[in-house]
Amino acid sequence: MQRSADAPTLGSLGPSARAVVRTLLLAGPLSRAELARRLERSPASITKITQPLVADGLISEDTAPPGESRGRPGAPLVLDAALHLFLGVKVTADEVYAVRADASGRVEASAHRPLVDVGQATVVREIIELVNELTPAPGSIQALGVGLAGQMSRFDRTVRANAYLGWDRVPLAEILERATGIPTVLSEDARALTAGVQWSGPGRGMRDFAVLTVGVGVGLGVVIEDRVLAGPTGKVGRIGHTRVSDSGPLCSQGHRGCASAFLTTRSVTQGIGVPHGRSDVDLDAAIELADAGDEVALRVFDDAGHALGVLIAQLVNMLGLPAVILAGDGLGMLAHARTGMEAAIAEHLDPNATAPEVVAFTSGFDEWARGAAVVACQWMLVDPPRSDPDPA
Amino acid sequence: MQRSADAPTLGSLGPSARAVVRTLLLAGPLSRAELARRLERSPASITKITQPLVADGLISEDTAPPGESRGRPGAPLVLDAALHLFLGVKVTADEVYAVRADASGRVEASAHRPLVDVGQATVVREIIELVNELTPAPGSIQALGVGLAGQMSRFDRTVRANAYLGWDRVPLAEILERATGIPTVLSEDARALTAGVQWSGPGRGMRDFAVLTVGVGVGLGVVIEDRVLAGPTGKVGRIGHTRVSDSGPLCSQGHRGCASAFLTTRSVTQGIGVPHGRSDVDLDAAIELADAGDEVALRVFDDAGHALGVLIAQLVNMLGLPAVILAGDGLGMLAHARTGMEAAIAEHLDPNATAPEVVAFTSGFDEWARGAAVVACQWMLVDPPRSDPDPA
DNA sequence: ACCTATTCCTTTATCGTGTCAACGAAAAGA
DNA sequence: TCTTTTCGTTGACACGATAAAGGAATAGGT
Repeated sequence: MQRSADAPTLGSLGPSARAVVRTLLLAGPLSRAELARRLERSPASITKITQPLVADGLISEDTAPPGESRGRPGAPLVLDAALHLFLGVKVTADEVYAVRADASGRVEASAHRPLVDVGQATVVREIIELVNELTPAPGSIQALGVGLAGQMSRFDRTVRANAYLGWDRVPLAEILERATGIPTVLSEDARALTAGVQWSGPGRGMRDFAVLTVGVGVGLGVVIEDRVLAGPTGKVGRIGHTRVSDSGPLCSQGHRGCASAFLTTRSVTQGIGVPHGRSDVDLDAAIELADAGDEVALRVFDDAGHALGVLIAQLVNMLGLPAVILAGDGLGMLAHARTGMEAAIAEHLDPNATAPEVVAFTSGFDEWARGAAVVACQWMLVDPPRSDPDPA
Repeated sequence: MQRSADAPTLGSLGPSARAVVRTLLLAGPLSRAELARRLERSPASITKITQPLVADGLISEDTAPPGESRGRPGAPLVLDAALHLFLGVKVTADEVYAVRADASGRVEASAHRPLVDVGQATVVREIIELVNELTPAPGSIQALGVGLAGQMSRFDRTVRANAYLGWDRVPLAEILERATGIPTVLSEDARALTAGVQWSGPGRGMRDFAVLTVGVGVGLGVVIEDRVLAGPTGKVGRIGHTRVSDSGPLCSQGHRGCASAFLTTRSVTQGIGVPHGRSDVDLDAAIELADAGDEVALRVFDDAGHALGVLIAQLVNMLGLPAVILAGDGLGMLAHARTGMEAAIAEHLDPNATAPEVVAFTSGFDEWARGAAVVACQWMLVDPPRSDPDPA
């Protein structure tokens, strides 16, 4: 275990040390005794594991809070999360978003650039541009995470079946590593968002929940027993075409009554704009109409809420989740959709199931990029690459 | 690691040895080199781990099959599953079913006894009676698994919230251990069934699938990435009251159009019996009517198939499962329900999702008991109790 | 028949990791 | 001050895994 003298990277630590760092990151300051209980190790092991970490300045002893117990108070260990920086990138069909975050998921800086086309050269160039822009000093970034649509595993190296870019089997991680010198990992974007929510978003501390995103499409991420589900090849989350009503408008694929036909931004704006003979209604305008009491807008939002509620109830019925987190840029409608949503939940929930806590998590595209940064951090703490490429 | 000279129990093995046994059990005969690759260990480790197992007669070298590779052929190792016997018990409101199975899940013997009441004394007595009946010799059974409804974890010791028996917080495992001398574990019954399907049923070799049961109720088990999902407290699988239609009959809880109202045995028999003015229609009679071309029966079965198809499509949309296994005593209707089911799947499946393989697994209550036996075996191979109680 | 490449399996020395048992340290309460 | 309780450290020790090296068994080429 060769470790550089002053600033060891998280990925270069041994498995036990990584487990300690992970636990400290997720559960805040903990005494060694508490760590021993959580990790099911003996106190002696924890001392041995933490000693070099403390010596290297990676973790330090907090000042003990006024203890409430009887015996000798524990010395809480804190991880200096700000020492470890990660970049997260989210690639959509027309824009690239990037953030710099520390190990605790706190965003320090962000940037984004439009994509003029979706060719490999263009996308790679813009990502590299953003990486350079957000890198404070060479070698200061421990890993780069890229989130984009497709059938990628948790820590993947290759873009697979991305419909928006029309890419398949593109070894993007390797390309970016060569260009930037930063270890790079890819992940399916909804999964990355879910990871971000779980580690340092509203899902923090919850063992079981779902993330339901509303915007251009309808997305889903599921966390059960602290694990983000992926399914065979990242196929979890195709929830958009779930039938939520026997009637209603058609979705873009010609289905009647499916969730997308009620929930996507496009469905909502057209559902309101068309009866009014207007084609300039965007989501904000639609919300304004509803604020002003427009009957059409109120009805469309109510229907959207209903669809959302049905999806939530189905999720909870099937998986028994105690909480559902709503996210996405289409969430602005929630104020007008909440009533319909709650009615639909009550109507469709199994009478033996307990009602889930529904949390609205208003967030922009940065949140998707932040999720990718969290995935990069998880990569280092769970399954780090064998040897770090030398960025010198 | 004290090991009895001739017949070591699976639970007394070390973690690595258990991992080897697990892999051999699930993936058939494997050479040491193949084991090393699957378990991500070095070949040297595998040799050290398997040596005592071979010496003890627990596993043995198979005669090498005609190899297709170039180098020295591997010596396939086989586990003598018949050496390790487990009992599985399934408790319903009016009957107790039990089987004796070996480590590979093969059923050697089975028995069942009616319950005159659901008091603790009665249930415990009948279970012990069945255990004695199925135990060939004292000490020959390595563990006992009990499956019953309730909110139990994977390997639980206490019955929690069992509605059928009206039990809560009953330390059944301890009671049975004291009486029988056999290490005992409890599990929620649908989860046990799913485990049985996964290890030695039609789900064998599949990493991701769902088990949908039809009978008195509608049940669900989900396996993702080789793990059986449980949710917070065994709450996965409350799928019965999922709305599958805006119209249709009421279910027992007064919901309109929910899955139970189309799928449970009671719903089907009444749906056919009432229009005919008959109260003696059971499931077999209903199937006979449909065989004879009775319009009502055909329609009811078609509706049931439709409901089943909607549930399957929703499952696949949400979790991306490539296969769904149908089980339960209500499955006899499938011949007449298949058309409706397939139509509903096609209609409700997300157009981007691949159609799941739907497998019918005709089975009786023994299958539930067998699942409990498999859970007992898993218990020994995954998380064995500290020290075996001495049955002498 | 012989050699080589390949794959498999085992042995030895060694190392990392974890535990046990014992002990010292720091608090609260009697 | 003494006891109790909990926390943290130390050293001896066991276990499990590995790397390195070499023997064993096969296919294929010369």
